[in-house]
Amino acid sequence: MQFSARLTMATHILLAADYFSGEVRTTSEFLAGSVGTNPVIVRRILGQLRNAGLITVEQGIGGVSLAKDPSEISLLDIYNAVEKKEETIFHFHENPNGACPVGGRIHELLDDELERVTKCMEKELSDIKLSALADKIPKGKE
Amino acid sequence: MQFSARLTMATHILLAADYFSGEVRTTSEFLAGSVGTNPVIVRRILGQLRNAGLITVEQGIGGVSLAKDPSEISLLDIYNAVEKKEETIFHFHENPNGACPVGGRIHELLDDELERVTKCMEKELSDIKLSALADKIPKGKE
DNA sequence: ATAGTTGTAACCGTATTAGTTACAACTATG
DNA sequence: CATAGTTGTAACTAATACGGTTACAACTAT
Repeated sequence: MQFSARLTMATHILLAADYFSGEVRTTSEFLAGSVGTNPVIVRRILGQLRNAGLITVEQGIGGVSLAKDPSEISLLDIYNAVEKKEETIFHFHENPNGACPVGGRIHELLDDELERVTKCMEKELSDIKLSALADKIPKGKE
Repeated sequence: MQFSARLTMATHILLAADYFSGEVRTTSEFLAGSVGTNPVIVRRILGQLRNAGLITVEQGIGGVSLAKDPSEISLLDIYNAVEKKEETIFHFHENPNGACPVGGRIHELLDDELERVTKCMEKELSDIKLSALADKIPKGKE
């Protein structure tokens, strides 16, 4: 199992939108060229990022702008925007036998532990800010 | 995106195999009754756990035994046995544009960060031992 | 009015998952 | 030795998700 490529694509899109802001119009076509995919894939991700309040998109004319400072956007924000649908990343089997000493307690045994693993992952993602990534890209001009 | 239910099912299976060891013959049919699934699903998971050296299975007669002490089996061992196929849990988009200042550096920017998140999750899973879970199940007899 | 763009629906091919049926190989037991 | 019960595995199914693609209405600067 793997997470979808939407997390890396969305991060790429945000970094490109930031990097090229004011320089070129960051249309879905342009961004798709950088990400190496289809403009519709980009627009779908833009929709998720917009719904999450991370960007604004100029309808009609085109162009993506960050809605927050890059230091206020973490990989967890992006992850939550494009990936998260369910409460937990660990899918529990649906019908453990409650009459069994093990089956009747399996949730009680595992739920908190798996929650802790999830929280740990989320914490780690939240520590990675877009600004830290953007700062590593040398700006040709300026 | 979610991990498959194989992790929780496999953990359930191992806990049941441990709990009922010496008491009843833990056949795939019996275990399937506790997990709430099909015996073949159980046998498929048993195959993965066996390949990982976590259990032995009595062919012909039936019955699952742990190959290690429960304190030596972690959720990471189980995860690696039943879930892990790829190197990373984060799927990177395949064709970032190398000619773009962002696309050309996106791996350099993200690979280490995502690796760190993965390692953190694995560390957390490795800290959860089967014995800690098994100890919380009251043994009716003894 | 026009050209370029966004937002979204619809569809495709591929892959994964849990579940199921089927069956050969194996093993203890009578 | 024959049998019953079991494992291991292949083959198939239905459901779901994913990246990709085509198409098109709605929007906007010029």
